[in-house]
Amino acid sequence: MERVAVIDFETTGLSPAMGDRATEIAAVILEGGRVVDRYQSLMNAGVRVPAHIEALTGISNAMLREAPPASDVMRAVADFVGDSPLVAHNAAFDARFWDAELARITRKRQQEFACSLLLARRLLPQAPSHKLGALIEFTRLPVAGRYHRALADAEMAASLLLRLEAELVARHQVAEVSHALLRTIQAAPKHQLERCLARHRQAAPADA
DNA sequence: TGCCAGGCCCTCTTTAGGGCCTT
Repeated sequence: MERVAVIDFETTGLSPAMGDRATEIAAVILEGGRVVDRYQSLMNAGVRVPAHIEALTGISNAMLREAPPASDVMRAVADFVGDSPLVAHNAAFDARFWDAELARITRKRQQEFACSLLLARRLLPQAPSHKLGALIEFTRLPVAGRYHRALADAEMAASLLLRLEAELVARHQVAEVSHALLRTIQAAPKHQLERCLARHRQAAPADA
């Protein structure tokens, strides 16, 4: 797979349209099947963290008072990932915050998101849950740190993505996994997954 | 203080409802 950036936001809530803001961002760069670079920062957007969110993430108002401005962090992380295709767990959520925070610094996303949650639903349908933590446990991947902190969650989503890539190659005989193929798979209706994968299989001797 | 959204996907569906995920 080409170079991709796996990102994760911590935020004050679920919806930027309702006034929620990002509090932490992490980006993990995958290249050649391994992590080659990382970025992580708390970010001060000048809003208060609700108590139930602080309990969930461990990110407090006191921590954010010491953090760099959200605008500085978004410029830095956008430059860090460049035009690499993006991946996130439940990407619809992270894409909304990514786009909303970029808009505040008058920048626009240039690349597409792929979603490890939708991919896991397709490729690991037998998992009891498709929450990030449940998938890490199900696949016996290492826990990278505290759940609901940006870098730990981004690292674990990156590990999961590599596992899904390996699954495509070993179990489904996909010749080459690209970000574009991941987006095709996640968007394929379940009953058409096999047909979708068949088009990307390595040429077997019987096919020659 | 507590609340809020939105897309995917299943089913006792499609003229809909509700669970799963993200914080």
